[in-house]
Amino acid sequence: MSSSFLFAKEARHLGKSDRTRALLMDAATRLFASQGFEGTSVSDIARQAEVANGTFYSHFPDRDAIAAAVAYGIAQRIIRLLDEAMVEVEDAVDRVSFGCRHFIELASRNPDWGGALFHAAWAFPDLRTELLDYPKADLERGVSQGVFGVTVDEPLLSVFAGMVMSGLFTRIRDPRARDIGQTTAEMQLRMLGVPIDRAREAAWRPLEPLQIKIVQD
Amino acid sequence: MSSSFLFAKEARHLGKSDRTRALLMDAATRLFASQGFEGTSVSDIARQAEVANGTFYSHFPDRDAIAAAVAYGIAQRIIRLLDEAMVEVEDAVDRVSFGCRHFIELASRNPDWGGALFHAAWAFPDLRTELLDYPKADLERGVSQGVFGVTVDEPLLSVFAGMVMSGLFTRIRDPRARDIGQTTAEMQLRMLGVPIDRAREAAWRPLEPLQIKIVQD
DNA sequence: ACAGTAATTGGGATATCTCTCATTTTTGGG
DNA sequence: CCCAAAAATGAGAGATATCCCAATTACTGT
Repeated sequence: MSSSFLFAKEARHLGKSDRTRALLMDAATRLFASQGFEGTSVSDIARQAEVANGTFYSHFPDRDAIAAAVAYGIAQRIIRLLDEAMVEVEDAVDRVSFGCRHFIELASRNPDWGGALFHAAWAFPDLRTELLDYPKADLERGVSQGVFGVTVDEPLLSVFAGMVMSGLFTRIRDPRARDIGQTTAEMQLRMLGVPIDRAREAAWRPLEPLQIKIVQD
Repeated sequence: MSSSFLFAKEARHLGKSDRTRALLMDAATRLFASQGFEGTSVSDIARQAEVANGTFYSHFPDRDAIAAAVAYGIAQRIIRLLDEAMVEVEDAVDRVSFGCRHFIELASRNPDWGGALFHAAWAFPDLRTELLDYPKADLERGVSQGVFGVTVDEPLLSVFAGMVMSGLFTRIRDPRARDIGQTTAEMQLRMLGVPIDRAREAAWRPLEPLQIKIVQD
């Protein structure tokens, strides 16, 4: 089930200050997703978080600071979730397929995160570099397993990551596009040199749903 | 050479009203590219266009209206340019390679357009549909020429167009990524089922530069 | 060149935003 | 349970935004 208070959930057992900070970040996440960074005011965030206007400023110096905190917080959590979900997957073809599909699925269960991530990727180039690092290991694994016929360099990573982000975009904007993750993964595998039939099989094999387990209940 | 007044150039020989309107659209384009739609105020646009604040409102009812006009104007012009540049290209493999690379190249010569287009693709889903239609014919041509081993449907088109948009993004944000168009085209061809060597050859073959000929001087 | 129309100007009423700070409320360790 | 420290509040100064409109300026066809 989707929750709009994921930061707050994580901060449940921390001090008051951290809890309010998390509330502000959740509010900012929702607003960034729907209105973009530039279109969201500090007043909006405070109102959405149901705290007084001045409270914002005892947690963040300005709007850019909370934007960065939100963006990096989301990226970090998504990467951790994916890492945990795939710890037992050895095959590079499966890792690419599962990673792509889980990433997009996560976003669709949580459009706020997805939308905020998407805006953030534009506003914070560093964030993109950070996200880019994640698939690198999987691609290199595939090359050394002899199943990916590419050289893993920066342009390739950029194209690869761009496909995932584009899938995320499509999934958020178009509710009918429920299968975009599969198509994206299939096309990624094909472009990496995986035989057509194997690419299709890996991309469309049913996926056990990813538990969103930010914190144990 | 990059010009920041492409709408104005086109409107040079039209009436005063159209010329001012074009001036406003050029100003809006520059601002949307750098600050996003939501981050650009009507006052910003009027200031940038060097017209009085009130002038804006005799041309557009509000900010959304000029945003839409700019986005659709850019999309239409880029598509027309590409169409004209490729009228003699018959081979589907070449059309995909040239289309992708020219599109990205156009944007890099004109970061304002590229940036505004990118923001617009987020804000106006209809625009995306419109842009999506463009490559459809080329993909279908490749299928009937027997060189693309895919079924051309909406998810495929979405992935395909997403790769181009992602390349555009990379090219705008990272000046070092001068070759991203080639890599993107090569990966597109590989995923479509074009043999590796042919994909590489078509994607990296030198391209005669596209003349930006909005209006004859 | 001129009249009539079209376009532009800029001041201003109103609204909203950012950021500060003196005051009040809440928190949590002893 | 108490109280010092921490956190939250909300009013308000100053900046900036939107949108309107009466007055002014610039086009254009004859």
